[in-house]
Amino acid sequence: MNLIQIFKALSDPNRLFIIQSLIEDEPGAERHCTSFGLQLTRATRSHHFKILREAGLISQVDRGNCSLATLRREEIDKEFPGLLQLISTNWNPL
Amino acid sequence: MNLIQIFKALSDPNRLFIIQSLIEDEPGAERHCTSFGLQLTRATRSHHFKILREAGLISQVDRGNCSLATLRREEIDKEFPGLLQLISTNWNPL
DNA sequence: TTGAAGGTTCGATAATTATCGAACGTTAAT
DNA sequence: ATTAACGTTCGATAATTATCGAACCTTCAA
Repeated sequence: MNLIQIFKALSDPNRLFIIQSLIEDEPGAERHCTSFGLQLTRATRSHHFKILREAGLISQVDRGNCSLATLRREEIDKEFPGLLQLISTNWNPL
Repeated sequence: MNLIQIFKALSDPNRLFIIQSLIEDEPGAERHCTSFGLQLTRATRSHHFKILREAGLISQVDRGNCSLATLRREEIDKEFPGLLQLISTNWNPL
């Protein structure tokens, strides 16, 4: 996890929206990747989740049928305290 | 000032380095734009400072001869508390 | 077992961004 | 006044990134 990669990941409105949504859920919550209501094709959505994964912000479990995303809250808080608080806002980036 | 624009501004190693350097200075300090030791042409350097300016992270005064940059500490802390603390690290992004 | 729905990868394309050199203006020192 | 140093803008180019459709795989339900 490095800050440049994280800032890059969060500098896209769709991805910031995903993370903000996950922050609002209860800790450890698993979300279907389709549940965010993004106006994107499956290919593009998959691309964005991959970037969030590679930045270390989320983890994902594959069920073939669907994919479940979880915010890596503890790891993020440990490595970059204040980050999640910073981006947990009511403002919608989309 | 919006978070997307700020994350975009900070997701470049040169620009993150500039902000980190300014954070380490005493509050209100003015820095010559050449004083950061960036390995870039003047045109490119000017480009990066413009992006930091437009994101609201720095202010600049033009002296024709040279340009002085200042971190907009109070405004940033007011709008996005925790941001500067988050990126004030010893790690060098370059 | 067949089909529907979702996720991923691949290849292509469009849009954005980083970088540079050249030209120009400003300031300061010679 | 002339020169040198710096910043900015412009135009061009290379690199990165966002987006999509198609093909393929997995799971689940009919």
